[in-house]
Amino acid sequence: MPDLGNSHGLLCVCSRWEEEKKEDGIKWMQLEHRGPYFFYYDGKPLKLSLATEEIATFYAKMLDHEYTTKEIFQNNFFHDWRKEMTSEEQEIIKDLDKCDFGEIHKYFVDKNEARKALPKEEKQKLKEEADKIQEEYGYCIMDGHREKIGNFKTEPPGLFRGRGEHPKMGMLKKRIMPEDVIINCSKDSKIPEPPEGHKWKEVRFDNTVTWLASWTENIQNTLKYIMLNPSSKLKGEKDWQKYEVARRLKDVVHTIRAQYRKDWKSKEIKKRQRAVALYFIDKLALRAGNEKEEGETADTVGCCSLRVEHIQLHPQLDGQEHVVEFDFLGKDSIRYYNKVSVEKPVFKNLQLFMKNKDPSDDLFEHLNTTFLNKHLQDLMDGLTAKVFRTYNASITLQEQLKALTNSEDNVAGKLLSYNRANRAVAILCNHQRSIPKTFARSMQVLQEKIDAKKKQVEEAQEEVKKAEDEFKDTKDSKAEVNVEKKKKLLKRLEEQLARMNIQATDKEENKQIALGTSKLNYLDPRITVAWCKKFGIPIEKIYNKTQREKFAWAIDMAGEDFEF
DNA sequence: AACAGTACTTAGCAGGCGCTGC
DNA sequence: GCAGCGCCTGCTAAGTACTGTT
Repeated sequence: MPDLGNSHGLLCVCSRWEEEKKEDGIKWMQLEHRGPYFFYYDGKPLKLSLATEEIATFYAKMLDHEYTTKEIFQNNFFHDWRKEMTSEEQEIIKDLDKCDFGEIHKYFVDKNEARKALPKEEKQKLKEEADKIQEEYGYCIMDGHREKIGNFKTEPPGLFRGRGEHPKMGMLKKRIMPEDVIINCSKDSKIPEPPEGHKWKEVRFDNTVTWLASWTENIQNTLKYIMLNPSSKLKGEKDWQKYEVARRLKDVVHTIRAQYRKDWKSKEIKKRQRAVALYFIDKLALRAGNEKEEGETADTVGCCSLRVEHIQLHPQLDGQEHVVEFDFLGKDSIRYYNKVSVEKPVFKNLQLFMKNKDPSDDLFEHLNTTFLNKHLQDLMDGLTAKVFRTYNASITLQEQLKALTNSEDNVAGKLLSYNRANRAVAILCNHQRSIPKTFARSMQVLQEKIDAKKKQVEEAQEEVKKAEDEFKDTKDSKAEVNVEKKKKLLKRLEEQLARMNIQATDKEENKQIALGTSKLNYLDPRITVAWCKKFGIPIEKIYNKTQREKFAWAIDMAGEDFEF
């Protein structure tokens, strides 16, 4: 049984094909299998054609996932699967419920186990092979510099699983062939060779874009790209530029806020809607909310695409006035739920916008992101809706760090402050994660450790007392030394306990919050670099290796007095 | 203004690797 | 030396924003 499901194509898609070039007559160098496995239809074993079998394996591999039980997933899969069947197979296989993928599933589970159980040397060998491919295909030369490529493999075929209630879940994602791939490079460079017997879709020489290769995927009919790693000069400069735009917003944000407050009272309803939306984007860090094609994607919204059903107005709630209750699915179908007290004119406007509308009607029916962004561009060069997220995230980090960091704290304490500042931003941007499966358990383990440590501290306290008493009685220098020794021990234990308590607090506060996204995409790294320098925190405590590579520009340039 | 197409950033998750504590 | 766990990395989906065409 060939492993049809795992074959990634490489950028040049070549390596896999090249790898397989053998001497004349030699078809393979190694072959290991378990004989045929059976696919059962309606209780009877059925031999599938190669293409049909491959798609069956895609489904079989996913059997452990809940989404294979969803009707949309099953229907999409079955529809696409049947399209690839031979006419004989189509005649037989008419009902997914009669398909038994159990044996195929087991085959892959076993195979996975076998791979995990491989001896160390074998694993080492596999790793070396992967490293070799990385070395060969993972880099490009741009303007004389060797730069790391972000993703140099084409995506393997499989079944599409979108996020949330995606109408296309279960559809067949087809294998990318060289004939699908457009190569972009410079004319005078050595143009990558397509695999033997194959041709590229196109080779172009466009130096106004950054991608090295692209193809169109068949699910949404959109382009996918091979681009550089964030550590590259090209990406780094772009990143820097992004934060510079956000910093310029800092200078004009007060004017802009004054402007949208004025526009809340505009005679034009369109302006009012724009002003209220902008208030949300600024205050709540909502995304812009482009229109999406209905039925093509999960039903998610951003600010401009909010519908009446996504907010509830409460003139009074929990002792606050003019409360707007938001409840909608945003990017990646992550729920945004928030109750916010807004300024009175905003509340009045929302009442007006919602009047005589159905729940499914647009809240801002006169507004779209193009119109909003055009306005923002007039207010500041380079300003778009997403800049507000970057700006508010970064300025929040800076303010929170200022407010929370205590220079008397030890490193652990300062790191907790950093994490809390980071967390404030993640909450603002609604960056969530599912609670880790092992959370409750590992929390309990930590708590037990803390309890044990507490006991040790108490014991040490008594030891100190005892030693002191003995010294009082004897005035013996030996006893004096002992007191010091016991005190030292106590201090160490207390510090350990404090560290553990910090850790527990941090963990608890973090269970449903994802810090990574804001750290990587929203927080000007120079703020962090400056903070580290100011408080003598090694940068490695905040940024891991990958992050340090991505933020090399900031680590290079920011001093301890950097201000966002 | 609507629309399609393109290029790029932002996003959460799975799985594996390496570190820590026994 | 090993098991368990947490962090890192790779993966790829899902956004934003802009351009050109009709």
